[in-house]
Amino acid sequence: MSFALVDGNNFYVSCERMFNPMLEGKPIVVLSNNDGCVVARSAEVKALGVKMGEPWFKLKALAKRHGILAYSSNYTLYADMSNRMMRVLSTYSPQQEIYSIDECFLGLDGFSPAEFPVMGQRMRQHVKQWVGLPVCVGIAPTKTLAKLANHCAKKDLAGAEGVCDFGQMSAAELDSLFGRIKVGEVWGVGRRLTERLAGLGIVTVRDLRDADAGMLRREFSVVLERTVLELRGFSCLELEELAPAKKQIMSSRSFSACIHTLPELEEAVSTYLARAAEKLRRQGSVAEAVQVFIRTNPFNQNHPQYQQAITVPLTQATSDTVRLTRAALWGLKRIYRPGFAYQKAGVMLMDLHPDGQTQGVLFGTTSPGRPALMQVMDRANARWGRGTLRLAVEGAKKPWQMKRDHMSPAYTTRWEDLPRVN
DNA sequence: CTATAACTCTCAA
DNA sequence: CTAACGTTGAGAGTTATAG
Repeated sequence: MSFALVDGNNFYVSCERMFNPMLEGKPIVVLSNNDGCVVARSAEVKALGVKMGEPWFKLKALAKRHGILAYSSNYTLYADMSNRMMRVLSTYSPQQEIYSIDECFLGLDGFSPAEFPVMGQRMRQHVKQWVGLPVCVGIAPTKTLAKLANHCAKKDLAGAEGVCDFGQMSAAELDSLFGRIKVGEVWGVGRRLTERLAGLGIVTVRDLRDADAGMLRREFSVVLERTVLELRGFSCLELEELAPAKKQIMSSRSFSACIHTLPELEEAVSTYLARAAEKLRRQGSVAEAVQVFIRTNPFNQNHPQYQQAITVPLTQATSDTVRLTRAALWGLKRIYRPGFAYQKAGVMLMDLHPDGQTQGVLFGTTSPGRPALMQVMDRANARWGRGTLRLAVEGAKKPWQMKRDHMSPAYTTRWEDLPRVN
């Protein structure tokens, strides 16, 4: 078995450029929700030393100096571009795992290994021409190695023209290559593990690959042992073609500015809950508990800090927005304390089960919920936009809604946003 | 003491 | 002018609790 990992280059930045070619060659960043942090950087911005996750306000001076352009996250656009990219790539293999918005694994079973590099080139060319996005391709006998090969393709460390196939390289070549890559680049090795591994003298990918797997299992975890085996070419991770239903569903946001009162928090919490419940119904599940949390801004040490969460169990599992909202607002009232500047709130739907496979109630009445009403709401909101039909508690003006000061048009999903040529 | 629940930590995009 | 720092989900391992 071999895998290809296809990953978009600076995906969000590339989406913005696709519809605004003037941005080509310019330093661009895309910001997280609320225009808070940098989540995508063009090559020009990376060259300036801007780190992933950097708060935007800290970069204002540098940005002005170098003319860095910032865009608010336009997920409607990115999701649509992602779908197009995935559809094109799906034609290259009967087995595809969509791993995230900008990357997918393809199973290469049954194809001739000698053809892999050519296939990779065709994928790149095809996605570029049909969708307008640049991608890189990594190919190897395990998923972990395919991720690493993709990294090499992106950094031009091995392979050529954005495609790297470890299968085309000799053991000696791989040895020397792995000796030059930091262990932190390996899938599953994050900041903490990098630190701890360094303590054992494990610094490069090669060090990790050649380390004692049993010792790593004892000292760290079974996960790291699997990673080591994968680096040696022993496949431990399978392709997951159909995504399993979520076990929890979360919706949370930071506010554009801090809010103080219970009614405002109620608006926010019920808005987030409506969104979570939509997702819940979409996957055909019901929830047995709702968690609500609120918190002040942990970065602002001048203000008094408070954060609290509560889990509200439901007597009967449901996907009814009305009942879920009632539970969430009940919980919110319990944890709310006046006198704090709240920066963020959220809800989590927990103990999810497929609808129709849940425990009935022994005492009390089993009300059927409102499946028909929910269906109408979901359809109306899908057709005319989120929040077209909503509960009154969500409020009308929503002044706390997140900041998006640098939003590009939804070029591919809103007629009004289509650029006009006169 | 064991089994499970609850919680913490880490990682990823 | 000032203040301003994301969201969602999973799994493993550890600790608390119930019986």
